[in-house]
Amino acid sequence: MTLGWEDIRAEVLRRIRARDWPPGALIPGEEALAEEFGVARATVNRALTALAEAGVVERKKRAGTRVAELPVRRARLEIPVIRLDVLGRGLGYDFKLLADRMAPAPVPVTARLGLPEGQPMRYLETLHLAGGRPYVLETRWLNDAVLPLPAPDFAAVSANEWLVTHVSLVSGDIAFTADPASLREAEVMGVPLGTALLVAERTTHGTGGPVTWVRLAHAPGHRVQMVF
Amino acid sequence: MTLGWEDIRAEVLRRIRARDWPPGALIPGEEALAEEFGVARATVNRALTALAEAGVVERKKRAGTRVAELPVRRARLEIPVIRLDVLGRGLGYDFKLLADRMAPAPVPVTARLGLPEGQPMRYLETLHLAGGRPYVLETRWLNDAVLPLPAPDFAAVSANEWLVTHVSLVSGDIAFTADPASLREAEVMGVPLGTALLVAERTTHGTGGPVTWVRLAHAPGHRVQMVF
DNA sequence: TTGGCTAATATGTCTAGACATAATGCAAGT
DNA sequence: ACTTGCATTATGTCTAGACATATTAGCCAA
Repeated sequence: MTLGWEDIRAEVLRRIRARDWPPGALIPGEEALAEEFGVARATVNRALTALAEAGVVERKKRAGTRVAELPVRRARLEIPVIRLDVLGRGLGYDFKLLADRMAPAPVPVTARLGLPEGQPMRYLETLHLAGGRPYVLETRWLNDAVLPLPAPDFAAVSANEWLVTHVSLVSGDIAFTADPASLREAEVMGVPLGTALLVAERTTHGTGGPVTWVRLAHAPGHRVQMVF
Repeated sequence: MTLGWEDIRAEVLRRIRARDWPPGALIPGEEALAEEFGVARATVNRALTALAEAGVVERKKRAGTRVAELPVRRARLEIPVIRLDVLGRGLGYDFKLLADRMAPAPVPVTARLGLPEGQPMRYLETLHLAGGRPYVLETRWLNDAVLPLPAPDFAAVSANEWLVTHVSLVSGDIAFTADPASLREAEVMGVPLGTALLVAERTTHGTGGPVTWVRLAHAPGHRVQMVF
């Protein structure tokens, strides 16, 4: 039986877990491991590269591979298109466009996107419904300048979904907070003022520059689930 | 100038973005791309494998490589050790062990961990402080049976930190919710009852079986930040 | 028509060897 | 003492070729 890169990865991981190679320790070089396991160096490389991506080891040229001091655990979040998220829960999906106008963007928004203060942007407010009940209130500032033409009718296609398929996103960040429902949120979503809402705030940048800032206020009880 | 796998990845990505290869389309085989770019097939494979990991394409043997229908965006969360999280914010860290006792675990906990109902587990309640103020209230049920010996004194080392370095975690999940502060939370953290708190709930499994269930209630205003 | 076998094919992985690149540490010169 | 430069060395990447494996399409039989 011949060993594959996943076997090598598993065995190296086992030794790290077993503290044969404790945190901070330098592990043998690829050449040495290749000889020990009777495989080519490229195979060991594949295994160690995977472990490095997982954050278990840190690799530096010339310096070798060492066991990460604090094995930072990484979890992956798959950011869903809201429509599919809702359908995936077995509920009917619908949405209502509550606002669509040009307006000067507030300072926190322009600051995060790296745009000049007071820049006019497109403001969209969308209420996403699951099974006829409010699911997410989406508050979005959109940089019209970077959108490919023709721009769609956001009353017919949700911005959430159109952007994913039509703008090449380069980078972005997402932050979760727990906020009390604002007056507007309470009214639109039909919850008492001050209810604890899970809020996701996203900024995204595309090849053509900053694209959008969006705040998603989720209905009470919403869970954002991730695995690692 | 010779092309590397990152160049190949970038060019393939560009064509997908440019809709040369629209969502759902089959892209040319590795062999064909290798010839076009004048590189070895292994180099194209490296590039396409990376794109598949990023969720941009989907690959199946025999069926070929196709552009993902909805480019699911993935964000990565680095789950921090609370002490380092606090120190990283330039604040002093401390913690208080509020409870440490054996007790039958509640049903939701045993259910998530796959343990028998009413299983006695170790219950730990820890208040983490940042700059002397409550930062996170940690409520933990611990499966004593899978812990390596000697077990430490959790009044001296926080369970949060000790587990990371001493138990080999295999898998787990984490969920975020926004919950109103309970009576206990309000009292311990010094916030009004019902304040919106960002709550992280984690279960972790190790090689020896289920390890722990933990609920982290964060002080108001806490942000969990991720990039993609 | 349906079910299952078979051959074709694209990706997955491996080998052995080579060169590229980046960090390190030592040595030489200021 | 301090800096600069170079040799060393471990990882990063590439090539060319090979075999493994999963999946599909097509064919044949029940």
